[in-house]
Amino acid sequence: MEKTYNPHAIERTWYQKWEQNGYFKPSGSGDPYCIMIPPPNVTGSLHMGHGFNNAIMDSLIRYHRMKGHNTLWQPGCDHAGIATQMVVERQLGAQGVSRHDLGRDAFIDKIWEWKEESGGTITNQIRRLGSSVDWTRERFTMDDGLSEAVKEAFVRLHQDGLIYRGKRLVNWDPKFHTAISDLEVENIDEKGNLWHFRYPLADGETTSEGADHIIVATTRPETMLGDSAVAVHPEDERYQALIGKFVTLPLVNRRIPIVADDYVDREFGTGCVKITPAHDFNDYEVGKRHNLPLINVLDRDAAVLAQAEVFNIDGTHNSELDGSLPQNYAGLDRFVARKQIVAEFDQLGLLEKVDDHALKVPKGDRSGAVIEPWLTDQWYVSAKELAKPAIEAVENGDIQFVPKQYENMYFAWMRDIQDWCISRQLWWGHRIPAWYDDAGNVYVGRDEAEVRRDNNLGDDVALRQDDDVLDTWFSSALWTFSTLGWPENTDALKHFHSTDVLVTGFDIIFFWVARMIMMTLHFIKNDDGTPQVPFKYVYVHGLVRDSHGHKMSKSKGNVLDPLDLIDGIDLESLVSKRTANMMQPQLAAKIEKQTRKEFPEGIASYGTDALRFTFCSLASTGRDIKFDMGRMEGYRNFCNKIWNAARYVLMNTEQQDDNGNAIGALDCGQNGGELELSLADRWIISRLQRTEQQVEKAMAEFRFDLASQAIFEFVWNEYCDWYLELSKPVLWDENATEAQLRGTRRTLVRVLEAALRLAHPFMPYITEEIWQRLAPLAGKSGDTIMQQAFPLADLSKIDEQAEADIEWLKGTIVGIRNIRGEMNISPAKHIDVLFNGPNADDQARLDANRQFLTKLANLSSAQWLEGEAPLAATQLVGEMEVLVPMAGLIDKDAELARLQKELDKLGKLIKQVEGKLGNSKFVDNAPEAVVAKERTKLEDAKGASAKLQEQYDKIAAL
RNA sequence: AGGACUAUAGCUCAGUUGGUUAGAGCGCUACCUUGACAUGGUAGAGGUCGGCAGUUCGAAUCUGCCUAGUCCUACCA
Repeated sequence: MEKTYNPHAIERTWYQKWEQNGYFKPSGSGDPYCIMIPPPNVTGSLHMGHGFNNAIMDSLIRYHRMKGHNTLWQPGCDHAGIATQMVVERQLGAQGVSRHDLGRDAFIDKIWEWKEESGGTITNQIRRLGSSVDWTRERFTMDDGLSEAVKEAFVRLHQDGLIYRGKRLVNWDPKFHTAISDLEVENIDEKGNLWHFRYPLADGETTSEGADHIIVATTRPETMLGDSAVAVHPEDERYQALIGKFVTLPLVNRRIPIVADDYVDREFGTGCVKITPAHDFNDYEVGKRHNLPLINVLDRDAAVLAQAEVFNIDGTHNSELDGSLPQNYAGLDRFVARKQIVAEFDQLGLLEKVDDHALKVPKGDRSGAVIEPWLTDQWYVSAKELAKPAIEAVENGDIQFVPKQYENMYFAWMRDIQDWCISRQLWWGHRIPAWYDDAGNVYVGRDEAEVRRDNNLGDDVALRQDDDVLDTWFSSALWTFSTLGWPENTDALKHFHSTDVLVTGFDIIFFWVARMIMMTLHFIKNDDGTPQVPFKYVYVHGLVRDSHGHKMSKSKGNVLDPLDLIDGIDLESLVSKRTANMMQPQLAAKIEKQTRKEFPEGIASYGTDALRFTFCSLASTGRDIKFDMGRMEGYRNFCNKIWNAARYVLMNTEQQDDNGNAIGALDCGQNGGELELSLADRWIISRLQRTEQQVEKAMAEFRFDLASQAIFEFVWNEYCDWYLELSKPVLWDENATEAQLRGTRRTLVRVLEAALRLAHPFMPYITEEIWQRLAPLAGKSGDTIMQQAFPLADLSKIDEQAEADIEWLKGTIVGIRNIRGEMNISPAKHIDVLFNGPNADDQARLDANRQFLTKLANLSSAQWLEGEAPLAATQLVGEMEVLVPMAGLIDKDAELARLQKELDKLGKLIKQVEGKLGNSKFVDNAPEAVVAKERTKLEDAKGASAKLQEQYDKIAAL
């Protein structure tokens, strides 16, 4: 083995071997365990969120695979409607071509081309992470099977009355010319104005104060063209007399009523609100209550129409009301029209005042365009009914969120769920399976032939398919079962559904998780007809942020690419990567400076295992993770530690030629033979069992941080720091018996082999690499560590006595090292140490462990004190004194200072415990065991203090 | 406006049902190339657990209020 761990050298080949040998496929035996990958955008590329997400899922999958489950990790990609269409449109745009130039079919062909070209990027990147997904089952939300599932789901929901079409207000994106759902709208804080307009009262009415007008306030002046009423609060005394009267809408000269509605806040503004049902969601609701007409004044680009479209509140055309609009606004963009309208009000003396006003502006999460509430025909899923069982499934624990607090978020949203607008005016996506005839009738079916058959439509009837496509999330909502072959009742569906756990970020709980739950409960039933949940657990992880806690974003220039952390990247490449293709090129200089400061040497190559282990160690529940390069460096070092521990073990258990190549195994007890286990052997075996217990518990609780920490501590602090050192006195003892050597070699090999299996789900590559060499020595056979059994704690191997003995030994050695360190005695110097104490156990332990002690504390002798104690530096281990004679070694003042430090510490402790025990309330109320513990603590501390004081006095008297 | 979460060593984080002398890694100090490892070893320094009250014999841990930060939902035209 190389002297230093080099992730590149070992990570290169394993993945390919694993994949080619089919190790990622379900084994076909054992209980099913299934995870569906959250499908990344097909044209996307890997980011830290994927890295984190995959580290967790692969840990779970590998863990369960090793535990003998029939594991399926289902991969696939999402077609990501808007996002993908945008990318391709932008590419075409660069060549001066629009999608309309190409036409629908040609444009879709272009997208497929782009998908073929770039679709492999993300999947290959996922391979680099070591994710053991079953690529033979890879699916795409637009492939034939999933498209069938989408059609089937749509048709059935329509049959069940849960999908309907209607003319309603939707969130309209005037840039992309499509409707989007509520969830795709982001409300951004902005500074705006509140314009106060005078609306003249009609019919010579006056207010109670004698004014001939009332004042309305608005943030959106341009919509006044579509006002169909003014509302006041029903109990507002100021306007009682005016309710039912009319105002004349300026500019338009439309006569509109004053209505009373308790939506109005009397305290805000003047207490009068203009009502524009066709351009505001709240006004739309008011309109419904008062049967107001909907007056649409904007076109699809959000420019003003020449003539308003007037509808009744039920969406039918209203031919009574005159939709004439002032012609000087026709064709003006909404924001241009706004300025002009304000100016015209001002000219007419109708602008009361303009206030500054903070408001939330709705913007499309993809386009960034200001969203316009707009009246269109769209398809909806009625969500209320679907939500009911989805709420119950979480309430009754069929689905559990980890951490649990996300259930509240889920409930809050589900209990107030709005119908889901699923139609999109895009080209890339699943086309809505609905057809129209010339008379405007709508037919829903799986295809045109079915529609004709079911509705007795002859060939003479022209049918036209709906141009719209479905929201991407509609197909994602079917992901857990469509990927398993639904609507066919496949074996895979029967076996792997419900899946076990969904691993995802909180940001898509509503977009995806909630909708999956609703759809799955509706469509997938057990044999007895009861609904199946899509997954039993939802593990919700936090966002990966930069080391300062900031969200990673291109515009901030703080994005880390997981592959750069794995492979490393030089500074210049990193800088150019971070400043390339910027939306705001003016930020480039700042980003460059910041990058050069943070990574003056670029980024070193840390390897996949270190990256994954870092993610796991940071994955405590319920918080975002700040990605800390320091932690990752520490875990890269941990890999190196494992690497070198393995080198040591192999060196001592293999016969090697001069180049360090194995030429045969030493006797590690794999073929039987007499064995003698040392204290250290029994101890490390015992500690291994406890570590296995900890990992088991942590995995059951999704505590990847605790699992990885337990492994880290065992391997580094126990196996490497102590056990390997304790093995040396045995292995290098010329008098050691074959049985002793065999026992220690066997323990070295077997404990490490088990630790590798324990760590494999978290660091797959290095564990496989080492395991291949170690396994034969440990008496294990098999092609890959992936398919070995996960280590299970054997409680009979827990050895309390050995643990206590080693604690004593460690305490003694640390005590001597402490004296060395504080007294500046060279570590190279062999010293004589004496032991003294009343306890026969101590003496027995000394005799039994003299060999260990001498080696690890670098002693020339270790003797039990006989006769008078010489002047010595002293450490206490329990009741035993460890004496390092001072002659020629110890500085008097230094030793006094050292003792004083100890005495101070003990004094503080004694005072504290005495206080406790002096409090009768404590003694009377606390459990007996707690009191007894305190008493022992006090006695021990007092005893120790007295001994040290005695020692202090003795030295001070010199 | 409602709700959630977070606040522990200079930094990144653990701390299980209240009872520890409050821990780890990085960083820092001193010493050390001893036959796995300087991506290392040994020994240290460093915290009144955001603040204030309360419950309790006992609070980092439970309750309330406050402060700071992050986020979600809904929004007043």
